[in-house]
Formats: sequence, C-alpha cells, structure tokens
Amino acid sequence: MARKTGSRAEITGPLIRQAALRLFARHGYGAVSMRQIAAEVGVQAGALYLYTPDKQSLLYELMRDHMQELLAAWRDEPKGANAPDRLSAFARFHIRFHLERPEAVFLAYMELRALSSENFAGIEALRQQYEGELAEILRDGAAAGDFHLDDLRLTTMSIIAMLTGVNTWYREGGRLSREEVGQIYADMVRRIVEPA
Amino acid sequence: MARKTGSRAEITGPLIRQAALRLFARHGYGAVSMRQIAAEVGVQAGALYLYTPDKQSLLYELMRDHMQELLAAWRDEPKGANAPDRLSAFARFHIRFHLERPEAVFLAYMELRALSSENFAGIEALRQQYEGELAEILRDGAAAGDFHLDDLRLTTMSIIAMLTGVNTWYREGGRLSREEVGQIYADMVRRIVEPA
DNA sequence: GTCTATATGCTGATAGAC
DNA sequence: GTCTATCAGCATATAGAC
Repeated sequence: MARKTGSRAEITGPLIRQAALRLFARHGYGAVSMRQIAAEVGVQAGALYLYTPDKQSLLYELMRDHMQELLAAWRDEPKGANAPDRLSAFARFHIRFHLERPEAVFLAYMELRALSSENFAGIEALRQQYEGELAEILRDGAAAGDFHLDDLRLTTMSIIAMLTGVNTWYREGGRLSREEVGQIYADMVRRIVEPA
Repeated sequence: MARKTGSRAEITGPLIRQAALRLFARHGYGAVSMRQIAAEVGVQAGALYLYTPDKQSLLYELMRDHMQELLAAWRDEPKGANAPDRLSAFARFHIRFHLERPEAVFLAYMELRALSSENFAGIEALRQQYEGELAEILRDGAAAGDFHLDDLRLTTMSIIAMLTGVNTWYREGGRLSREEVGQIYADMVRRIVEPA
C-alpha cells in the first residue's frame, strides 16, 4: 500500500478541509473564496476541484463529519447507570467535546443557512438525533421519578442551548478549567430538573 | 416641516435598512450584495450610497440600533421589587423581545465576525451592558439570600444562552404561545438559582 | 434623489498542458 | 496532481447626467 512518489495527494485533501474549516468559521462561508482556501493550502484554485466537486460540498462534508463525530463520541462515552448520572455525563461530555473543536461547532451552528436544502435536511436529521439522546435521558429520569419536567421539549432545548453557549465565552487559560466549567454546568442542569 | 415633493427619500432610508436586515439575516453579510439590497428596495445600487457610506456601516448600524433598543426596552420594563421577581421579569422580557425581532437577533449574534474591529468593540460594549443587567439581579439576589449561585458569571452566561436559544426553535402558531414559553423558561431559570 | 455608466478587481468553475 | 489560462459574471464604490 505504501507509496513513494513525491505526490502530496494524501495530505492535500485533509489540508483543504482544514483550511476551509478555519476560513469558513472565521469569515463566513459566503465571504470565503476558493482562491483563499487554495492559497492557505499552497495550491492553485483549480487543484481544489480534484478533492471536492464544489464549494457547497466542502461545507456540507465538514458539517456532516462534525455531527457524525459528535454522535459517535457520545455513543462511546461512559454514561452511568441512572438518569441523573447520565444527565451529568451528557453535560460534561457536551462541553468537553464542543470546547475541543470550536471552529467546527461554530460552523455547524452558524452556516446552516448556507446549505442547499437537501444538505440542510441531512444535517438537521443528525442534529435531531443528538437532541434525541438528551431527550431520552430526561424522559427516562422523569419516568423513574428522578426528574421533574415542566415540558420535555423546552427542557431539552434549554439545556442544549446553555451548554453550547459555553463556546461563545470560554477562553483557554482563563479562570476555570474545562473540567471545572463542565462540573458547574452539570450542577446547574441538575437543578433545572431536580424534583421539588 | 412637512414636505410635498414626490421624493421618497424619507422612506427609502428605512426601506434600505429593512431590506438589508432581512437579506443579511437570511443569507449572511458576506453573501449579500449591494445590488441585491437595492433591487429589494427598488432603486439602483448607486443610490444606496446616499444613505450609507458603505456596506460595513449598514451592518454596524443595524446591530447597534438593535442593541440600543434592547437596552432601552429593558430600562422601560416593569421589574418588580425583589430579585426573584426581577429575574422572572428578565426571563419573560428577554424571550418576548427576542421573539418579536428574530432577524435582528440572528444578525446581532451571527455576524459579529463581519464587523470591523472598531465596530465590534462598540457592539461588544452594548452586549456586556445587557449581560450586566442580569448579573446585577443575580448578585442582588445572592446578597439577599434569595439565590444560590455556584458562579455568578457562569450562571449569567448560561441563563442568557438558554433564553436566547428559544429563537432557534420557536415557530409561530406552534404548541405553545410566547407567553407560555416565557413562563416555563422563567420557572427553569428560577430553579437554577433556587437555594437548596 | 435617482439614474446610467464605469473603474478595477474578484468570483466559481473548467480545459488542457505538463 | 498540479499548473496556467480562461470564461462569463458579479463585487463595491464613484462620477456625472438629469
């Protein structure tokens, strides 16, 4: 399998995705040109089309890969036996995973409007799958009498929003470590659903 | 002061802002051209420059006006005497105000990266002023023994994020009215800070 | 106050040389 | 696998007619 040629094809593809992610997240999909991406990688614009059929596919694949990695990572996460433990694990997992890849998170939340309608539907389905993971924990906990929920859907959405919001203000090297933030948020989440 | 000419200058300015808001929110600042805005208003592209020095100022003024209206509206809102009542009022106000102008909210949160650094600093200052209003309520409530806070800043940010998140999923004519959503969220916010 | 015309430069994508 | 050259079109902003 090993090859010895001087070709850089095997690394150029990933480099293109990396550059596109960085530039799309920083300046917005509509504001980034294929030439800018090419310049960042060190190739000419035309060479990009050996790796992607067009700009839209580049965006879609970045978002799809991000969502699939998110779902896979949660699937592999140790979760605890009961609903309160699983909720705490979810909160800490969500914050950790999202703080580890701020650019992909930003892209996935901010550039949905730039997707074609077919691509949008694909990403939306993955997003709903992830929300469903949290909703399931809440439903189970309510059924077991561990949680009090005014409204399952609103509780799900508010928890996701408050957790994802960490990405807008967290700065590395600040007052609190990621783990400390995760723990404080897990506690706040717990209080939202704690029975009176 | 009244004028009788056939000129439409007095309405063209607002129409331009309205069209720009709609298009920037829908497609993204970088993806919208001055020609598109002009077409939406029914004038030629060149005519826009009678009302704004450039595209960047158009964006900045939309965001600045939005933030100033937000601060002014909260200033005029009936707030209640004690911290728990003021917190509930804040939650219901925030959701109501934001659901009333989804496009301006979307713009103000999503296009910060499109601002020049001076303009960004201006918007950022207004945003921090608004966060300060919530932080003050929480601080007062903690001092009075009405609230339990693990961390003032993290609680402030998590409440803002969960409230603003309503804009991403709420649809007019859905299962719950704006007021019902506001009440349920106010209850969830209360539980986050309720002493044990 | 709005128009047309224009300057100058960039856009996504393709064709064909090497 | 990457390059150069190119297509047809659109970008922001300005100048000057009316």
